[in-house]
Order: sequence, then C-alpha cells, then structure tokens
Amino acid sequence: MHTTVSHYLDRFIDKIETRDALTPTERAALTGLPQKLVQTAARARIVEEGERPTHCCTVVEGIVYRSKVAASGRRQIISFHVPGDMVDLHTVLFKVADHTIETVRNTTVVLIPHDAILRTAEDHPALARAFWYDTLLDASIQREALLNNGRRDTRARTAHLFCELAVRLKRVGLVNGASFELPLTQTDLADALGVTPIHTNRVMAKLRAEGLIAFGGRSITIFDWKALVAIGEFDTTYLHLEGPSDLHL
Amino acid sequence: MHTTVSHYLDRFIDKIETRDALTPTERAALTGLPQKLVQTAARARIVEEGERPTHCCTVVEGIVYRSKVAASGRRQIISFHVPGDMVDLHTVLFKVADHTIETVRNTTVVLIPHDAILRTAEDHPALARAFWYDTLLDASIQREALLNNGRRDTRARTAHLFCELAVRLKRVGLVNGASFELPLTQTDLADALGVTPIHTNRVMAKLRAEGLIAFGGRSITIFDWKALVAIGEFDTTYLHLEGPSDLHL
DNA sequence: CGCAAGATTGAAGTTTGTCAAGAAAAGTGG
DNA sequence: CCACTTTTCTTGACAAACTTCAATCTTGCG
Repeated sequence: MHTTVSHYLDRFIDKIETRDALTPTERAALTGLPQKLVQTAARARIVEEGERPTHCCTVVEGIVYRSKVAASGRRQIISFHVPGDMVDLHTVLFKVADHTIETVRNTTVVLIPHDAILRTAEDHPALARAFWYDTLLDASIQREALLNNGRRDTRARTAHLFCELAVRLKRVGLVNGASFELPLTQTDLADALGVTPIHTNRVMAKLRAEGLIAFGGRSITIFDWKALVAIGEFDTTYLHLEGPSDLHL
Repeated sequence: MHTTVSHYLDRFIDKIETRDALTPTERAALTGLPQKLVQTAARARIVEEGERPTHCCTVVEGIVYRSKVAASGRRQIISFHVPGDMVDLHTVLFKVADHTIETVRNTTVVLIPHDAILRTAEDHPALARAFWYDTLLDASIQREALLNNGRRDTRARTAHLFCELAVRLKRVGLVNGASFELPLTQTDLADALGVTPIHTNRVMAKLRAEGLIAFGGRSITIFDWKALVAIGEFDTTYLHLEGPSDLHL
C-alpha cells in the first residue's frame, strides 16, 4: 500500500479539475489517498456481484467493464471504463456490490480504501461534491444506454457506443487520429448492446462495408465521424462536458 | 414558497432515516428546506430535456417518470418514481437536464431550490452522504433496468417491473394486500420495457390468463407473488434495502 | 349520451436469435 | 520462429420474438 504521492490518479484528478478548480489542499488530499497498484491478467474479476468490496477501483491503463448476469446466464455489460475513471465509486456507500467488475486484457488499476474516500469527502466539501458529480455522470451515461438499447436498432446502438467511447478516450488522450485501441471482443460488444454476437458481427460488417469504420487488431478506426454520429443519434448532452453547475457556495 | 416546516418531505426523510439515523439538527435542516408545493394536471411536464432546472422535484402523491426520446420519436421511460422519491436530485450539479420529467395523472410534487440543497449538503456532511446515497440507489435501479431490458424477454421484464414497483410502493405504505394503484397506460409500460404497447398487451394478457396478476381500473393485483418473482428473476439486492455502509466517520 | 383515449385482437412483415460449421487470428509451448 | 491449440470472427439456413398496420371493443369522462 503506497502512502507516498503517486501519479496514478492524475487522469482522475484532471477530469475533476476540468469541472471545478481545486485548491492545492484539495488536490493534495486526492494525491495523498492510500493507493494499492494492481496489475491484472486479462479477464480478471476485480469485484464480483454479491461481494462486499472495501476499495474503489480506478483505471490506470486498459479497459474495464461492469456487468450483471440474468438467471439464464446471459450477461449484460452495464458500462465500459477508460483510464481515469473511478469505476465503482458508488460502492463506498453500499454494503454489497450489485454488479461484477472485470478487466478486458492486462490492465493496471489502483485500489483506494472506502474509508479514506469517505473521510476525504467529509473533510473537503468540494471533493464530496466532485465525487458525487462523478457518480452522477456515471448514472447519466447509464440512462443514455437505457435509451440506446431500448429505443434504437442495433445499427444505431453500435454507432452510438463507438461515438461515446471515442469521445471518452479522446478526453484522456487515447485517440490517435481516427483510431483508438478497443480490445473488446464482439461478444463483449454484443453483451453491452443487448444483442447476440452473431448479430453484432453482421451489423459491424455492414458499417465496415459502407466505409464508415474499420476494426480488427484490437482497435477501431472511424473514417466518417459525421455519418457515425448521425446513425447513432449521438448527442453529447448526456456527457455533461460543460462541467458542473456554476453554483459555488 | 413555504418557509415554515411542512410534512411534504416526510416520506423522503423517513426513507433517509431507514438508512442512517439523523440528528434533530439534521432532520430540522431537511424539514426547513424551502418548498414550493405544486399540484399538476395529468401528463404535466415538470422538467424538459435541455432545460436548465433550478429546483429538485420530490413526489408527494402520484406517479412521476423520467424519459428520454430517440431521434425517431420513440420514447424510453428511464424510471418511475413513487411518493417520497426525490426524482431529479442529480440536477443540483448538472447545468442541463438530460431527460424529461412527467406526471402520469393529477400529482402533487414539492420543488426545492438547488442552492438550498447544496448549502444543506455543505453544512451537514451526513446529509451530503444521504443525498449522495439516494442518487446512487437511483443509479443501481437504472443498472437493473439495463439488465432487465437487455437480457430478459418481455414476460420477465414485465414481471420484474411489477415486482419492483410493488416493493417500492410497499415501503411507503401504498400497497393494500396484493393490490396497488398504478395509473400507467400500457403504452407507458411499453416505453419503460423497450417494446411496443401491442406486445406489452399480449404479454400482460397471458400473465392475467395464467392467474398471476389482474389489472384494470388503474391498479394492479398480484395473485401469485412467488411465481411473479420467479418469472421476473426478481432479487432485491440491487435495491440495497439493508441500508448504507456501516462506516461512520 | 357521446366522444376520446386506451385496450384488445388479427394478420403479415421484420428484426433478431439459434444452431451449425468453417475461416481467421491470437495465444502457447517447444 | 514454428506447430499446435484455442479463441474469435464470419457466414448460412431456419426459427422465434417482436413490430407494424388495421380494425374493433371497452372504458373513462365531460
């Protein structure tokens, strides 16, 4: 367990600071949070549904997702998480995890104890607000996913998901030109979109045949951003990129 | 705008207190929140997607839902809200509403200014935590909806939704025996379940024919709770009924 | 009473799922 | 670096779930 200042949380802190400036004290409180660096294998379970987690998980490198499983065994991926995301900040107030957290490939994450986060929130109202904001944004992304999967066909869903991931990865500097690494299998994508992998494959093949995207080798290239945005009805309002309310107390 | 103590928030406060005891001071801070009582007509829009709300909405009587609309015009209902629910507590930190809030029938709600809520949260860390918890539970319910709509067939989805509403209404004393008022149209239900009203009608008709439920006259009766729970794979873990983490600072 | 909204039913079409098999790519051990 | 194994991707044919269009019936309400 590190207790010295590290930079593993830099992306997370940067994200918070684009929303609301922090004082040096507040920033120090974040960088000083106890951190346990963990390197995982591919398909590692960080938290399992029903467990009682004691730490929050922040992505340093790689992709992490949260999922729930129906009685039939069919899996629904709830959300994907990119570097800088605190994946399960909400577990600080829940006893039992209501979903599983898994890595896609070799991934680096940082674990932070719940009690340290709660103490930080109590000592620094601005940080309490920042944590709260982060979980609210997470919920907003879930609402859009509910609309996406409920009221758009698979073609639009797929386009929407790629647009969202492109924007979120771009914000942390992980998009090169029109390409970004996305080491997900088509089964992963299917489980996020609520369809079968076979169907996902056909829909993606059509997008590729139309020259809109390319994929393979664990990465995605978007050739026609405007077209993909139109197909996916992608509107960034729900990402609340403009930052939080101007209300300062 | 009331500034005297009222009991419109009693159900909300009760809900919070089942999770974590409040001090008299904290309770007073909640009951003393400025409140604007609003009686709405049926199908009234309280907040519209894209607006910049300045108040939070708490349900006093009736049913309220949040929805988003796809470009095709198809509507997705994100969640239903029962008396005692603070529907859009998350808007305190967002500038722009990412969804619409509507009432089903004549409904009573209470509006509370954002700045009052934020000030209360800043002055009372326990209340900041309680507000945070409330929005986290909301997000957990959304995750279950994502699983429900993505990985269960319409029969299971419908059963699950009725089970959830029964539990949530029971917690606020709005279930009589096996029946509860639910003044939703089948189109409302369809928009929540991500299917067409015609299909919803057929699925519900089958549940009725099997003697599991009755509906009509704006209310639902569940004759066979165990069977409905089994069909809907309903497990209350995601409702976090056990209260928040035991961690007290 | 009569209108309007919602519920119900039928028939036909579309999207998506299931089963099955082969091809390509990635990982593994020598 | 190659041969082998496993995973992932891709394609075809068929089945099931769900949608669409259309019409009728019922109910709530002024």
